[in-house]
Amino acid sequence: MSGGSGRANRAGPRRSETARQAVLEAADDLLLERGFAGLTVEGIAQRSGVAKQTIYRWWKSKVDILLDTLAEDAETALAWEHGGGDPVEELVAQVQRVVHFIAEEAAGQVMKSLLGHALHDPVTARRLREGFLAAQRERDLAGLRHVLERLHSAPADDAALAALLDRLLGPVHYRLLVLGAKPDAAFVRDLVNGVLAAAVRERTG
Amino acid sequence: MSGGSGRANRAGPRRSETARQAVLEAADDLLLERGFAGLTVEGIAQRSGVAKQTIYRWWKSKVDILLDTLAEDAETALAWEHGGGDPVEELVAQVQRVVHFIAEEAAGQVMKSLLGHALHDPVTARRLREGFLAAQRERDLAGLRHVLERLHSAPADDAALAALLDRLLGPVHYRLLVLGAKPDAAFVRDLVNGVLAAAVRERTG
Amino acid sequence: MSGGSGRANRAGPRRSETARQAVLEAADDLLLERGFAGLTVEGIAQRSGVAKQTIYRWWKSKVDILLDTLAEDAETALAWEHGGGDPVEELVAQVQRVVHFIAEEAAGQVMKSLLGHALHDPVTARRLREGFLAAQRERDLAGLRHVLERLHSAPADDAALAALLDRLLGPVHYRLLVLGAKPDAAFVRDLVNGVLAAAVRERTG
Amino acid sequence: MSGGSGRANRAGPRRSETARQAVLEAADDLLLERGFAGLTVEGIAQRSGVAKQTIYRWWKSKVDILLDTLAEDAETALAWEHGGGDPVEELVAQVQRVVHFIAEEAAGQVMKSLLGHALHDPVTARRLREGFLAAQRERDLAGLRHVLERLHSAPADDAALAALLDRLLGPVHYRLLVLGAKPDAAFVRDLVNGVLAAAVRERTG
DNA sequence: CTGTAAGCGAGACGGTACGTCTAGTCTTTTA
DNA sequence: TAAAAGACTAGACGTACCGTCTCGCTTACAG
Repeated sequence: MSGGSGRANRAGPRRSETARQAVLEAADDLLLERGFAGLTVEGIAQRSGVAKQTIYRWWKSKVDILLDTLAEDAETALAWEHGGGDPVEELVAQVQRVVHFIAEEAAGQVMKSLLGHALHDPVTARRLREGFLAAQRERDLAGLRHVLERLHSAPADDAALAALLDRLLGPVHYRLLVLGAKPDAAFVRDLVNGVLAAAVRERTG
Repeated sequence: MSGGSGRANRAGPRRSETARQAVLEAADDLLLERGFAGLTVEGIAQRSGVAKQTIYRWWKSKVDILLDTLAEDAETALAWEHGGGDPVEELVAQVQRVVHFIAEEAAGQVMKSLLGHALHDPVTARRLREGFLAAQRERDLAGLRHVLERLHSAPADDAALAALLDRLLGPVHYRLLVLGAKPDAAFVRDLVNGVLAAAVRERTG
Repeated sequence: MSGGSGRANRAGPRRSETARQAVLEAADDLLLERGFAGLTVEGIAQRSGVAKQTIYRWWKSKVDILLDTLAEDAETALAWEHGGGDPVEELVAQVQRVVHFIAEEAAGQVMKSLLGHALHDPVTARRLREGFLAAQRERDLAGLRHVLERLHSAPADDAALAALLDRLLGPVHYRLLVLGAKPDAAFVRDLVNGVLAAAVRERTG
Repeated sequence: MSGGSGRANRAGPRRSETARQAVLEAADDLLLERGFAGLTVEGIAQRSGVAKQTIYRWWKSKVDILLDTLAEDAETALAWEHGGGDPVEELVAQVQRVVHFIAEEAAGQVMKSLLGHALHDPVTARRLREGFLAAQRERDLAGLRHVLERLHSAPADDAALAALLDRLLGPVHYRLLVLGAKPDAAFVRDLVNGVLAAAVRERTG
């Protein structure tokens, strides 16, 4: 029992963390340099100095690699910050953070590529949604509930909370992903105010 | 105009409409059968009986073909219907129409594929947005303005109108395209009511 | 007749003779430079400037290519020359020609490689034997019969003629292919004289 | 010398005879099952349960392994048997033994594979000839001399004896290895009689 | 009877070539 | 002269083995 699960304690070399990192970084770089179509396993192998066979040993496809880089990079970038100040300002800041993440950050480009591929391939869609997106949605729901509680406006049921979240995140995603335009600060501020006002009114009568 | 510019009146056979239709249909079929990755120019040529060279003569890529099928199929599917009844119901119906189009119709699948590819490729993004999406946005803005006027709530400036449109369409697109879930009727109804209430209040209050 | 067989008269480009020649020459060169194991389809493609896909369109494997180069190069190298002089000398010359072909000529190296591969792979063995080797054996049997007829010693049945041929060619092939030594002129002369003497004696005595 | 050089008396375990046997047997089996190309070090390792590293510690390549199996199996299979009876019959029996060995026995398949590889690779050729083939040739020359002495026809010099041996073995090897046909009993009998007659005549007449 | 110097099974690693696929371009014949 | 047929170069795909390496375990001689 002392050894643990047995399989993990087998003899022989372990997975090379160096190679793993090199692959993730090469994939990230190549995605930004050449775009999704120009991102190839061949290219990742060359850039990273990791053999193709090794890449295929640990990842099924280039999309699988991108899912890993996203998991590695995006968790913290979209974390809520509850500073104890004005809850409304906190909410504005969080939505702004989402806009900035998608529009400007490297990991945002990874997410956009994965969202795009999810629209092509149901398997990718499932993996992305059950992995990163589900986790992020949990964080978002919890964050939003915390804000609303401080405003004494938390809705009773989860569905209403989720609907509120979608009214906040939907418009900015729509602009960013469909219309291809970055929402400006005023758009975000008005959006948050409008949604919160409606939420408060619905709760209070 | 009937005389043509010379190039149209040149010798030899004109572009084969038969071939054009065959290509568009084959592309549509293959997209539904095999998905975006399984859609190849090679496959379209085989299925349609049109030679590859002929396809490349008239279209730059498979994406170019899909843009054509979308232009052909989607224009009417998303048209606003102003029946003269309750403007709010009209708006609900229009948003429902968008949901149904994206989630259920074949042309909606084409649009999803193109939106997905637009997230990978800036050129596609530009062509899609300057073409189909810009035209549809015009129709949507006009339709929304018409509804709001009947409610005496039309905003003064275009930016506010556009923001309102995004608050209506954003959440359903977010659910459909990002979360991969089809919004139900209650979600749409609540959304429209909420957004309209806010709009009315901002105008009047 | 004017229509032809239909398939032959189809539209489109024909097989590129340039590419075919380039492949055969590259294969020949690389076999001599790098040996059989170092001969790769990849390498032939690079050296010849012909795309891999084109090579695989016309040949199944590198062995298939070598069979083609052998057919192209070896037919004449092993042809019998009946000059009308001394039949015994003619026979000696022919056996010497075989020795020289295998030991010195480029096409001989191709044949050695194919014989080697035939010992590994029954399919290659069958193709080599039913193709080049069967044709060459026909030529050899006819040549030998012609020589023996001039010596009034042609055996009655084909089996005896074939046995005689094997007694002439067997020892030199054994030395060349198994022992890896080139038989010298004396060995060949003594061999031919010995075999012919036995043949004459069997017929006359 | 008896004390050993120190290296032999070092600490640690000795070479595992179990592993050695398992490798040789696995190689033999796989050669027969899958042919030379299908024989891989990877496969031998799996089949034998011996780690690849251990194989490479003791053998340079799969060919090296086959050379070992040949040495182990073939020495006795081609031994001459001098029973004291008719020397001619003895010679016929020995040639028949060679035919049977190459055409039917497992070790004969190993030898054919090695001969085939020797035609591809000079290093293999050298090792095969300086090892197994040289030893066997010694045995063959001695055996043949013994037979001829009993017939009072032993040639004076080694070259003539070697030439005689090649005239006996050459034709059957030619049929077996080049033409891919097994010589029948009559062919062998006639061959031996013919060659011996010539030898006797050359010595006496 | 303990340390230490292997041998061993397991398997990850960087490579090379495989044979297949599709992209786009180019060439030939038919209508 | 457009369209079909399809050969061509180019290059990525995912797989199979190569030969090398590292790991943790197990001998078995040496001090």
